[in-house]
Amino acid sequence: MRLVVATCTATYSGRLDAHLPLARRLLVVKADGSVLLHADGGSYKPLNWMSPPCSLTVSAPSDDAAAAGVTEVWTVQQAKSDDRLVVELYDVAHDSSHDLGVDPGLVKDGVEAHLQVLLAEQISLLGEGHTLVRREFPTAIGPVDILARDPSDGFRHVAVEIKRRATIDAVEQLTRYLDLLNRDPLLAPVRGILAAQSIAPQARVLAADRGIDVLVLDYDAMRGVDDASLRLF
Amino acid sequence: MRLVVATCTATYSGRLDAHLPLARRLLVVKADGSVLLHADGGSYKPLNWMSPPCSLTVSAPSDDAAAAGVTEVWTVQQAKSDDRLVVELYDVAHDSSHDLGVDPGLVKDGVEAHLQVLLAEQISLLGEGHTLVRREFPTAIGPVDILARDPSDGFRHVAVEIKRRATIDAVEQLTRYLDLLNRDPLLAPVRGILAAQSIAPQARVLAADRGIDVLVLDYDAMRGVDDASLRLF
DNA sequence: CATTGCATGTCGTCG
DNA sequence: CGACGACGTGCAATG
Repeated sequence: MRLVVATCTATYSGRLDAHLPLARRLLVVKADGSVLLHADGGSYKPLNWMSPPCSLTVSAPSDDAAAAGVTEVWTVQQAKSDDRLVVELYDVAHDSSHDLGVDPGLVKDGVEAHLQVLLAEQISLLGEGHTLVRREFPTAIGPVDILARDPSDGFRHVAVEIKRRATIDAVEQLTRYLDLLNRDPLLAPVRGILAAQSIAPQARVLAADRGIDVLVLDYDAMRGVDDASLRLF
Repeated sequence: MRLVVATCTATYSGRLDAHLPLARRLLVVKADGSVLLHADGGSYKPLNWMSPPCSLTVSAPSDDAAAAGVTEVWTVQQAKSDDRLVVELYDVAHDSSHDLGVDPGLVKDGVEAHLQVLLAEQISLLGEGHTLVRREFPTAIGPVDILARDPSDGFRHVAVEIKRRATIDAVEQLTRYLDLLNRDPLLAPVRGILAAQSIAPQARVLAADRGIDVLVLDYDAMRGVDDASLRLF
């Protein structure tokens, strides 16, 4: 990994065209040739970058550019497309290289998957007496997060779509599942529940319009129940 | 901006829990206190990070940790939530600080907006004789990208949704617009066209199912026509 | 290999 | 400030 702090301009052309005016920035060149240009603020997203696989070529500036103070030109070319990033370096404040080795990678516990497990365990959150049919119930267009039955409604099937944050898209997705499930005479009629930590107002309206119930999930409370090994029930 | 190359472990807890095992990595501390942990490969996304606003506290390790070789503990706390990133530093290979100043920002030319302008100019791509009503035709749920009329079909209105890449979501979005537009007796019946540089197979199927036409746009060709100042027409 | 759905998404824009 | 859609989205799981 090479770290360079330099005053530079950058031009990206590919799926869009973008230009960075002259300023001092951090340039990171990774072992796979990918390049990041970072400002001293903002989020983790670089101002400009090139993803691997790509190749970095360093060349001398044109006479005009050299006269303007450019000392080096980096051309970063994407291997599989014609995306290209050109960086003009002016003064270089720092330049160092480091051997990092291969990273062993990240261990993650996702939220939506966890919500699904917790809701399956605490299925009565859907309403008293509800029973789980299964998680990831398969359909032709993909698995439904949870399929359950409601004893208070003639053991009618209930399809649950789980999101961390439910938007209009989640309602559309659940609608497609319900359309499909309700074509199956062994399952129909299937009711829909949209379960999420938060639900966008427009999603709420659209769900209501389509007769889909909505359930707000309290992740912390559900985790707490889980931690207590279901002692409370 | 502070750059540190060090062997470290990291633990993030917040919306999910994630852990990085011991390895040498790049740590970037930006002026606003945000922190990035990068490996020497992969994409521009860090292995772990904390977004601003957040605060970085450096502390001495516990006795146990010190015995295991930890020299420093960084605790990065999100200001507005309880997201937290804890980094344990072992040996430090590099540590430098740099003054970058404020970045003047990025200049972008978007593609979808450009496609909309180009298609409005080259409206006959929809079919010979089509006329533009307007771009960004307003509706209650947001503007339709393009509204046009088809002279070969009794001057029937045509609503166009433009995407760089059309997915099922684009079909849903256009469907909602069409539902709404067709409630207006001054506009109905309105036909739908999904126009995009590429169209996902499932989007194509769903569009066909709903009687929505599909149009593949050749961005380069459209730009070429534009560059030629419409000489070809 | 293409497609799909999720993301600690991030980022702009608009109400 | 929150909601909403676009993104050079990236990314992994899956058929």
